[in-house]
Amino acid sequence: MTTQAAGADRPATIHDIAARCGVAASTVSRALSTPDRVNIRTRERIEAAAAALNYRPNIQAKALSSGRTSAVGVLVPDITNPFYFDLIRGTQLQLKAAGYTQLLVDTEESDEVEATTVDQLQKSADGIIVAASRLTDEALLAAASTMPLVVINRDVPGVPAVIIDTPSATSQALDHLVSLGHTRIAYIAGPATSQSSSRRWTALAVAAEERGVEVRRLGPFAPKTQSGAAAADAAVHSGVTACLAFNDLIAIGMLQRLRERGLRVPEDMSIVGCDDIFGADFCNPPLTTMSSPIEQAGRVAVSMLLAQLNPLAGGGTRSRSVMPTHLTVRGSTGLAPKDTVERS
Amino acid sequence: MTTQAAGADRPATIHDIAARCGVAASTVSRALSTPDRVNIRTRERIEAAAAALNYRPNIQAKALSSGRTSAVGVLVPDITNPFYFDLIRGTQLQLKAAGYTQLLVDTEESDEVEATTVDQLQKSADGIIVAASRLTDEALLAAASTMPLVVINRDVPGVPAVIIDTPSATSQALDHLVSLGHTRIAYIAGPATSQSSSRRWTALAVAAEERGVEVRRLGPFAPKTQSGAAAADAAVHSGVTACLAFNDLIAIGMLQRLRERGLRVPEDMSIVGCDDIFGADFCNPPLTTMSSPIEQAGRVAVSMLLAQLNPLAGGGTRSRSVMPTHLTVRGSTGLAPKDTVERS
DNA sequence: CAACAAATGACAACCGATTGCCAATAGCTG
DNA sequence: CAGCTATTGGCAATCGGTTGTCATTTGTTG
Repeated sequence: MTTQAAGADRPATIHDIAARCGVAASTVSRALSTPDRVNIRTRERIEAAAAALNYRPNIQAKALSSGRTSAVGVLVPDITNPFYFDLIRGTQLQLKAAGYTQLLVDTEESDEVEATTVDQLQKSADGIIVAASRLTDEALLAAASTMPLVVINRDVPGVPAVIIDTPSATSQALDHLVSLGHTRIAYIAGPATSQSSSRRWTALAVAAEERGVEVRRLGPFAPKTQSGAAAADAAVHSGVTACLAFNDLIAIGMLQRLRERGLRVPEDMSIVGCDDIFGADFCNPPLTTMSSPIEQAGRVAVSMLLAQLNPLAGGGTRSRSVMPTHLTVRGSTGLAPKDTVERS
Repeated sequence: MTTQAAGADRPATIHDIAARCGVAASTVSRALSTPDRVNIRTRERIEAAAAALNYRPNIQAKALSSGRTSAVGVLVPDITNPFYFDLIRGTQLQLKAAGYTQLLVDTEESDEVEATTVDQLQKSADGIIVAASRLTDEALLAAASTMPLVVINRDVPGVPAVIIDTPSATSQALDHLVSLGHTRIAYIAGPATSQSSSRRWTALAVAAEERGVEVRRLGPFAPKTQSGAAAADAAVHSGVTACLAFNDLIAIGMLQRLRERGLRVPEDMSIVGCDDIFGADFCNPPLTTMSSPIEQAGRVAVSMLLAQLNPLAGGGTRSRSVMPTHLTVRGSTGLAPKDTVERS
């Protein structure tokens, strides 16, 4: 009366469907993946049976036989950095929409973990998105030649990338500070291995030269609020009246430290952050910062990766996408103090 | 001279290793997975060959033949909620340490997405951790009977759970407010479907009764900063002098709104948050809140899940774990105002 | 030294899908 | 209605491991 699988508690396979419809398993496979190659009536029967049996394709088996995993690895240096929240959400949404699973990995700011992960993902993912990579250019190029890969905030010739254009916003920020009368300014650098940080510094140095103001570089500092204390102290000691921080975490940490030291922001010191992360608008004072379309960057990265995965789907494959940024002025920047705070 | 695979660019398989060592593929499999069952010398040869060929087991194939995927799904309602950052990091660290891959899914506060995801993960994960589930008790029980599952912040008899004990901290918070002279207090409720919210309200109502103070419930409100504005307005209108918010996001949103309305915190209104998320310490004023060991909760959840997965590994399987919380007093709470702000 | 148990290695059947190849069938033309 | 082509369906190999079964070898004991 009933076929072997009818009513079985074991999840249904294409074989169960095939048996139920009296066709071969391969026909079921085709009906579900390439519907055009199967008779419409047969297909409908198969689809009905699949629905009746509550059939779910086994992803592992699919991956094994087809070589495609329908998964994409997303590597970020630090999950608890709010910057990556929005990025992750962007990639997750876009990947899900395209039927892919996101494999999220926190590489803990370590190039070794990153390299290992990339290596392991070789066979368990169709492609990789790497944010703020700590790998060398060569390693990235090598990885990109092995499998589809998109980097975020990293500029390596030959590697598809989404770049958030903070250097240009940095110039805006500099203009902002200069217009407020600041002439001695510090750049609070990020990790030594961060290309974003060095790119921004380069842009800043050029812009400072053009405007005839002094910008010195302090750091490197880890991109965490805790590092803000040391950064603040270094800034105060260097006698600058304004700081451009590598990111909002450091900037927020600086705000806290300056407050502890009894210095007022922005009266005694102006602070500019970068990224406009969660918290930048409600810290005290609210942070002037460079806003980036982070979630959008994640979505664009996914699109670029998918373009590599399905080259047929038209659309010239852009290999580099620059996301615009802008300065958001809040309360942490103000007129330069009349007297220098330290060292007259 | 060279075997088929030596120097091949195709990733090495156990068959390549087997050929290289002159043994059967199954021997290689055993040597790598159950080393005790293979001669030590043979094993060493195999291990050497594996290293030489840079062998990486194919996870898909492993999963297909063994039925174990070495992956665990982690479902959270909203990736961009800082509360979950620490949770995710906790699960990620612990899972990685145990050799599992974390499949992170943002269920977008939707019970439907959640149900679908649980269903899909059936075969692509060995177990599931669900934070702040929006599913019904029945649905959760059903899911838990299908596959290993641990819930976080959800109490359903028969479902292993990690509970963050906010109700008890809530009493502490109430005492704190009462000691400051507050007698009219509001509980700013979270989502209607959130069990955490209702559990806390229950505890609060009891404690309020005991202490002879009035606590009214306002809401429900979505757990986002944006909802804080409406919550603040509702609180002001209700004439209370202190609020216990469902979580820090709402509390921070309330701080912002109250400031906009020209009300001072804590002079005119005291605010208590919950979770002590990123940002709670540097908002303005810094938030008095109930601190939870969130990352630890994630780790415990993973441990409980792994205990289900490997029942042999000794250790009685705890099916319920309560994480302690405590009140962290900062600047958002203070003495009750002499005159009521509104409605005399 | 014979006999027996324990340890070990090889074979082959899966796991659940995909896919190349060929056969059967359909519909079409002449 | 025969003969042809264009579709469509089925067989079987394959992906890379795991695992049960069994034969062989090794080592130990009487």
